[in-house]
Amino acid sequence: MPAVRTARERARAELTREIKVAARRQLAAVGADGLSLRAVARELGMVSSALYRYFPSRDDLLTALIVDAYDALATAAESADAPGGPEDPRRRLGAVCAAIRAWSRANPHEYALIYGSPVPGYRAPQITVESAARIPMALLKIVRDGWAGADAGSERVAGRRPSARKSSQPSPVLAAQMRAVGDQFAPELPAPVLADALLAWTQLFGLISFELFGQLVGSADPSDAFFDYAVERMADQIGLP
Amino acid sequence: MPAVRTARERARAELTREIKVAARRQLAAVGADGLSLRAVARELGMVSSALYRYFPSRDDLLTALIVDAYDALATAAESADAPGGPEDPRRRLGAVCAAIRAWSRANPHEYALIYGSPVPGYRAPQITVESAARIPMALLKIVRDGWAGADAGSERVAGRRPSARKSSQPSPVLAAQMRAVGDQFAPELPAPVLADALLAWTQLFGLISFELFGQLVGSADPSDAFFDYAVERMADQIGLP
DNA sequence: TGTACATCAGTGAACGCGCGTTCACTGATGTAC
DNA sequence: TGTACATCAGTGAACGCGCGTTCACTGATGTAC
Repeated sequence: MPAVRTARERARAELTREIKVAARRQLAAVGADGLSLRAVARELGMVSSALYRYFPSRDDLLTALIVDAYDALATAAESADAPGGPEDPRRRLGAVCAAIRAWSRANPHEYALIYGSPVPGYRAPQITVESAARIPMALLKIVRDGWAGADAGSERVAGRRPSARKSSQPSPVLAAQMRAVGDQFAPELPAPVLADALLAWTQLFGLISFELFGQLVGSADPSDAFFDYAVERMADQIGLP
Repeated sequence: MPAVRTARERARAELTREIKVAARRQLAAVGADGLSLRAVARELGMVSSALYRYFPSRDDLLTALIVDAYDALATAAESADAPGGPEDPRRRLGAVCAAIRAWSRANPHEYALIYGSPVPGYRAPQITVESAARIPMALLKIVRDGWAGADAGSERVAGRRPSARKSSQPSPVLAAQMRAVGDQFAPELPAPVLADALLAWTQLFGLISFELFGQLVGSADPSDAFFDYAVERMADQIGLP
């Protein structure tokens, strides 16, 4: 492989990008199930069969869009928590959640592609999973830092900081599941904290889905204030300082 | 209109039902976007144009399915909270949430139809809204009863029962939105309780969506224990006794 | 009760459309010697 | 540096498919007198 890419390679990379851009545009217009190779080719002024030089099938194009969407959202989330930003865990959580929501509102069809109903007949290959995982990881990072920070200077009660005292505890089954996840990504966090973090994650996307899909019309609509409140409550629940 | 329905009327009602049954079956097989009038007609041994005597268009059939799905889910939820069942608000909440989850798992495509990404090109008419509203209402009923029960024999602190004391309060904007909703459906509930109830609603469906759409694979999977914990935490957050 | 007419359900053919994918091809770009 | 060959990108036609919807029609069911 030469150090300098040939004209062919550059052209191929660029066209691959352009195809995805056109496909995203079409996605925004007609949704995932309406996405058609022929329409994408049309937009690019190519013949539909030419796309098969770049993506072996419609499903592969869809997979590429899914990975891109997860990555774009994850990047948005991670950027919101970059060094130089707020250090207070609650503020960091607020910034990351706001970034996730902003991306979702700006790209509703891409959001639906990754967090809406699965496209019928399409099964997400493994490759999408690691991109998908970046998002909960961004949240978990804040929880870990918050936990470490609060740890210094306050005693724990049954694996939970006193300010977040609560009545409900995970069942043994859930605790084991949380430990299995925690051992990989956050060994120092007790199971209840992991469970509450996971809960916050589902809460966040539940809320965004409801907002985007119209379920909040007539109650918390517009949803900005409700969203801010939800984030505060997540922080309460997790026990962020 | 005669007291006894004519044969024609009975046949029409029955066929309308059968069309919806067949359409639901197709929905389960291929999803909402793959649902086709022709396939439904085929399954019923009719010619496709015959369906137009019953539903003026594919979208009208879809609307009927949506309304039916909301109603079926709402009925499941309401039945789980019938007289004779548990009276403890936490138990009632658990029963209703479990019923909602069970229906969703049993009817994933119908669930996706109403809580997944909106079908592209389809706009839900107003008629779906009141069926949709029955579900949060079933939850709200429990919160009201819980609030009324706890009220007797414990003083409030800033509109919130002491056992649910928390740091975060709704902003003025959110409080006003909650009051607007509360004035209609639960005038006695303070804004923070309404906000937490709404939050529990989004939490519940966020969790079910994540479970059904595969986001929990690899963490809280199977999700039963996590679900039970989530319901307990909702009750904590709302401040149910 | 019987007849004449109106209403309705279901048929079958057709319109016009778009789709994913395959395939043999031409011409341009890259590579080995 | 120049030539011969291999690789690749894009074309254009075609295959086979399914879709929603319309329309004139036939025959059965319902209604008014």
